[in-house]
Amino acid sequence: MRKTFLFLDTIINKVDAKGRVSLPSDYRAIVKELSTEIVCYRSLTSPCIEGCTEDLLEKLAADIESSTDFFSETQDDLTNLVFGDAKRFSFDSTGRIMLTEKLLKHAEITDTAVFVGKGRKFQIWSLENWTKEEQRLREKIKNNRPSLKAEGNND
Amino acid sequence: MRKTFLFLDTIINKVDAKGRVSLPSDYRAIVKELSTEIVCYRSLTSPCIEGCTEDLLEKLAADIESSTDFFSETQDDLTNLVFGDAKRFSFDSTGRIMLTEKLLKHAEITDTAVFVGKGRKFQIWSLENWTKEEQRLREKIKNNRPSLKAEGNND
DNA sequence: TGGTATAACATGGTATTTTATGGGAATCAA
DNA sequence: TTGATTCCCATAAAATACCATGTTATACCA
Repeated sequence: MRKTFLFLDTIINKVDAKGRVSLPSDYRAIVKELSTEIVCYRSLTSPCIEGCTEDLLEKLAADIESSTDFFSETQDDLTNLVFGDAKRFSFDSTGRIMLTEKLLKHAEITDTAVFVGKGRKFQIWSLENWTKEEQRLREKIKNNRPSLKAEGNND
Repeated sequence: MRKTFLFLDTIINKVDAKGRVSLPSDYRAIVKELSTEIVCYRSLTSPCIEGCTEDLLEKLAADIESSTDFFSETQDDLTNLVFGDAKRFSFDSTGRIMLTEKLLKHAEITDTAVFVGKGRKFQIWSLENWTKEEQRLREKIKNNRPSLKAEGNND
């Protein structure tokens, strides 16, 4: 039994005329391992699609039920938006999912999808938008290096 | 039953035409012991590849989850940079991993890889860049000897 | 201590498997 | 029927496992 389930790496796959895309094999492995499904929804903050395992959404739902103060009212509203928008995606025998028009349009994806790992979640970008976003992030880091607890101290 | 483990030493191995390199056997031993995997990503600050165990990243993911909330902007940026760039590497029966073009290019590695232990992490440099870097570090120490709380003694 | 046998390792090459992706047939719904 | 979705097959490319060899390090013995 594996202990770690992280969506990692950045993978570029093609979207064909029918709207089909290969889900990266690493991602597929996670879904199989957890015997769950992939869920996607429009990102609330960026022009991209966001995805995670259905497991995670269940956990989120459970958290909301059990605690009142952990999630602010705003976050509760956001959560509603996500649940309302989220759709389950299963992949066929060759590992492809079929994204909806709504999602593709929101992410401005036409023929190329960039899968970006985010640990428990992942994102799907158009090539153009991701290029810009990555640049923005690296600039930001240059000016203000974040301290990651688990990473310890170098230098 | 966590045995202590540290990535140590400096080891020079060849990179073949396919990008394959032998992971130092000491490193392999650690991976086996913890039954985890190696994860590599581009260093944010230096022209080198950085690596650690997937365990460590998993811990980081947990930290990020607990310290910020589901929709936080800081979490968003951080996770994109860290997990989006990191890639899992497993080694074959002869102990080799296959580094990607992206990583090799960032570290300016062509045919020789220098593994440098950093405790919980390690780095992979090109021979030229590591020579320079080591010199720089030793110069820096000479001019401004750091005070180590643990009372370290360098000859 | 010196010398040899043995094991571990790095590394080149090759074979096998996995994966991405295009196209078409079958299925289903409006 | 028509348009869309699912399923299946084919193929090329990429990743991975496997085998072989020379070299280095380690263990062993006189």
